Amino acid sequence: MKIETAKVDDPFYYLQNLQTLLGFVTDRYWALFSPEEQQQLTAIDSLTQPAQAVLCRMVMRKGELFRESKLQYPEIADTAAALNELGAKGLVTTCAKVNSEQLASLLTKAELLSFARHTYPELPWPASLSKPKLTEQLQRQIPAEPSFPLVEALHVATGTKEIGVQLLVDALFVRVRLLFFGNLYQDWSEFVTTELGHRQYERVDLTDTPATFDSREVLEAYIEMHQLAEQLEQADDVLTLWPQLPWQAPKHTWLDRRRSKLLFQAGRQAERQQQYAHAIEAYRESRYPEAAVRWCRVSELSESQEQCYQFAEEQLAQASAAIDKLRISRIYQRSARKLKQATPLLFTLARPNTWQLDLPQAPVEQLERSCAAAIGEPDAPCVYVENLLFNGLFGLLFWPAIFAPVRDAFFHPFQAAPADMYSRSFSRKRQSIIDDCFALLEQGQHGDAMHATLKDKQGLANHFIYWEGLSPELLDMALRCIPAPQLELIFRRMLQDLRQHRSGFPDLIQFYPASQTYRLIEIKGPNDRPQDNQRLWLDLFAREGIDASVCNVSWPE
DNA sequence: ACCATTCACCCATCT
DNA sequence: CGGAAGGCAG
DNA sequence: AGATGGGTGAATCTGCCTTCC
Ligand SMILES: [Mn+2]
Repeated sequence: MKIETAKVDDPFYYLQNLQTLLGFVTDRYWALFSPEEQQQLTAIDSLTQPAQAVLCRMVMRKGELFRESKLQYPEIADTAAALNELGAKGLVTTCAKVNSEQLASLLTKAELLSFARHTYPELPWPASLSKPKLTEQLQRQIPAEPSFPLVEALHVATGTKEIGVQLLVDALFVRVRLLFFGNLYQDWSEFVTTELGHRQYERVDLTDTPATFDSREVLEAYIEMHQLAEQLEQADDVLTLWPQLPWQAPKHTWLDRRRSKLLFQAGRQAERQQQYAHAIEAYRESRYPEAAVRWCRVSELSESQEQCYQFAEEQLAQASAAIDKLRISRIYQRSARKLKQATPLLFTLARPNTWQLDLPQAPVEQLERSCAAAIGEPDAPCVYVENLLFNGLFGLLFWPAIFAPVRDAFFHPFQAAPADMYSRSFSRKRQSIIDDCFALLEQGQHGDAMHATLKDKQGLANHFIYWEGLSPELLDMALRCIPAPQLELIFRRMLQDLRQHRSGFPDLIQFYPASQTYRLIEIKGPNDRPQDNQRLWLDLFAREGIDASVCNVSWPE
């Protein structure tokens, strides 16, 4: 299976991309569409080119309401005719009703003012009102639910015969997008940005029919949860959304992960509004790892210290991620102290070496860069790398594993990582390839492999590689100074939990090429302190005898 | 990497 | 008027 | 003074045009 992006010198390049996409999705997932959606898809297929192009333009743009004057394109001769055709096929309508907010986004401030003065002449409408204020005033006149005829409003506001339309296939295309990308954060612009080379992706043999979407219910449930998450952001009272949350667990693991995250977010929101009982309800249902931490915290805030103490102890035993254990243990220790219990030190981190750096003057650029410049010496260069270095080294060495054509891992051409990159089974499903990569490391052949990958794969999107920061010189220096056994240690810890362990690396690395050694430095400004994920890496470095320290920086006023 | 994510920065509270 | 912000396009 | 928890804000292709304050 191959998916090609259209050349941008074709004036209808976007149409071609849409057709590619629709063909792909309808071929594979026709049965997942409702009868109405199937009818819409058939109607789209039967459109003339200009009508299809106008539809496509609207689909790619924000919202579902458009003014005719804003749908003029050089390659489309007669927009009005195209809109008529789309109306006749039931893909757009001119009968849309709008509320004041929708109207405001469609009209300029002057037009909105004119609309207000014509429609409510008895009220004062000073021109000095800002657009948001104006919209707010209008809101008091027009009910919140869309009720004002769009075409009429445009007529009143502009004094012209310009029409406005509502796109009726937005929901359909959300489903198309989800089926194609497997997520809702990517969109059609992927086609043109990769065609232009702004982004490039590795070519992998794609899984033809991924098992993720096996029924319409999965699709619907996902979209439902996505919309709930959006509403949750806005909601100033979470309790109104509470009954709509997905309280029963689906069998589908992909859906359950989405559900767990949603419930976690709902719990956070409830916490912020001091709805602790509700927060606990959400955390109890969520399998999102951090939910256990928040559950303990809410217990501390809203329940008795005894309850909190016992509960934290239980959760501590169950937590698997180091960062969650660390956070729960803090709560546990606190409640133990308050109960005057003996406080068993379950989780102690090695204390990192700390030193002081006095800059001659306040940093002009970013603090980390100033420090790198101050610390570095001609024979001991110091580079600001943060996560980029070790993630980059990881991405280079394990490239064959990351982009292995494992079943269901790749299903469209715009992926910077396999779909299961951060799942528990990532390593297991690629065990032999990963072993091979470690073997290279043990045999000292990793350097050549990584340099080759750096050259061959330059610029191809990879979640672990930030190409702009990973120069051949940096790679060379890193390979020269960091012994393979230490790289292995670091990579093995990363592989334990790629999601958590890909961040928290120290800011700076200083190389000593003459002695083939190096040291890592975490820079901290006057009001900063190491974060939990940073402390966990520092702890590993300390235990393994890797030179890593925290540098507290100060400067004269 | 499921409008996040990761970091620094700022402020508050508890001891 | 200068200039920030957001939408849109390729 | 130090250890905590909590919240914020920046940056994500690049470049143009419109809108708004
Ligand atoms: Mn730092």
